Amino acid sequence: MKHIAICENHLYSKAYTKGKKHVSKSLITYALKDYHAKKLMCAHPQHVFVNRVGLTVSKKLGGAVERNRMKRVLREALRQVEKENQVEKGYLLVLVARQACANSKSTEVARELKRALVSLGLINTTVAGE
RNA sequence: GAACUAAGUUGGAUGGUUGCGCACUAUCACGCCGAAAGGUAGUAGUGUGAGGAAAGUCCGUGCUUCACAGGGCAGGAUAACUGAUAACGUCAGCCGAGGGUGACCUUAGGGAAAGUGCAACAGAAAAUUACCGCCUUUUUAAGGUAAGGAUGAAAACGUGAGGUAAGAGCUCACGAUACCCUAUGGUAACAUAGGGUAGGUGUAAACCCUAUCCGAAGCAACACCGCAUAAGAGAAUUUUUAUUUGCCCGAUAAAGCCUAGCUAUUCUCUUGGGUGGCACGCAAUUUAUUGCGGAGCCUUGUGGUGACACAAGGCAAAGAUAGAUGACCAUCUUCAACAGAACACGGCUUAUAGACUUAGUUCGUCU
RNA sequence: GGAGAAUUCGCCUAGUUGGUCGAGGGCGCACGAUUGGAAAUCGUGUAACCGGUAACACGGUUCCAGAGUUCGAAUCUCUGAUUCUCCG
Repeated sequence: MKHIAICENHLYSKAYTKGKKHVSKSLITYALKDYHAKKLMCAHPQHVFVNRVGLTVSKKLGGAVERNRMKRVLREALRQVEKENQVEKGYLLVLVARQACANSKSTEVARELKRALVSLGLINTTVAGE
């Protein structure tokens, strides 16, 4: 599953101010309903709802190598979560990495991300009964 | 055996599951474009996929645009000598100076006698030096004098003897320094020896002088396509629709505010998108080969003390665009250091765990 | 990716033809005066670290960090670090 990246800065600021927020040890998750989802669905070849994802790793957390690693870990975690559970589509997701993310494994990050998405209501817990 | 010096190499490996970028091939039922052929998204397969510093952007080039007859001024850079190189502020060799017992290391290393400036405090005086002292005379003064004194980072070559009114490179001997001449060695800087001259402090990473070099900006350059009644964002207002969360009022309900979308209008702000450049290039045909070109890389040989040059053979596949190499598991000796390409190359500088190789020095012990 | 600028006491800053400079001013803070008490006003002091002292005194280092030039560096030169600004 490929994700469409969020490129515009105003979408990030919108997600920060108006979206729902969940803070955990290694990452912060923002979620906001994507009002362009219908447009994107029309543009998409399979006509499927898609979540748009933005990864934010600030320069304070390390050099280019560490930041790239964090982005990969976050992407891998999201992939695992989407594979195992039924995640609702049509949202703007912004994942902000924190300091603890640098040394943690992707499985732990995936567990945290799942908990965050459950608390934000993006995963239907009754369906994904694990 | 210990302690070092110099140069170089390497920069975790193997297997499994899963996942990403690019290139090529195949496929394309369903989706999109097209009248169709077909193309594309997708799917499958194969190949390939980050460093020694990719970093800092400190130098030098290619490349691109602008400017340009030629020259000068201004501004900037460099600075022993000889060479290497496309070029360099880089590199090699060598000389001088400094450091180390030594292998060896460090060195912005032209000119202060072209001129100007500065040298605080202290000191008589910081550059045509006379305060104390010493000596002479016509003794409330003038002259001579750099031996001795005190200051300072720095005070007018050092020691001894002669000399003198007192002194002084004033003279002599020895020694140190700078410059010039001659001889020998070296391409040269320079070294050694002999002779002569001189005593004019430091600072040029102060201005400056001399010699040499430099047009400016940079891939966010630039070219093409497309597009200006355009695209995007924010705010306000109006109409309508949807339903949940929150808030306020309230005894409850109704109604309202707020939030979001769509439509329209007004105001403000921004300039966007795609392709190439760009990953060895060009041409030819046999479509995977050949030829040519590019400061490309590796190996061997020759020349050179060396940087490097020449010849022959072989090898060439990162090319993203919110930015691709990851995650998890197992084993090995340690979950390995510094760290991520963004047009390319030659250097320099800075960061760096561990392992290995070669050459050499000093000290200790044994033979 | 590229081009530039800055860094001085807790905060904001002055200081560069190199010289008596650990360095001036304002805000803040502490103490005192004034007041019944406060505010305002006036006066005095006030950087950090290390050593040292019973406590002071006193000594050393530090102007982002490290080297160099110089008799002498906040200032000049080089190399790094951090922060900020700009780009068709």
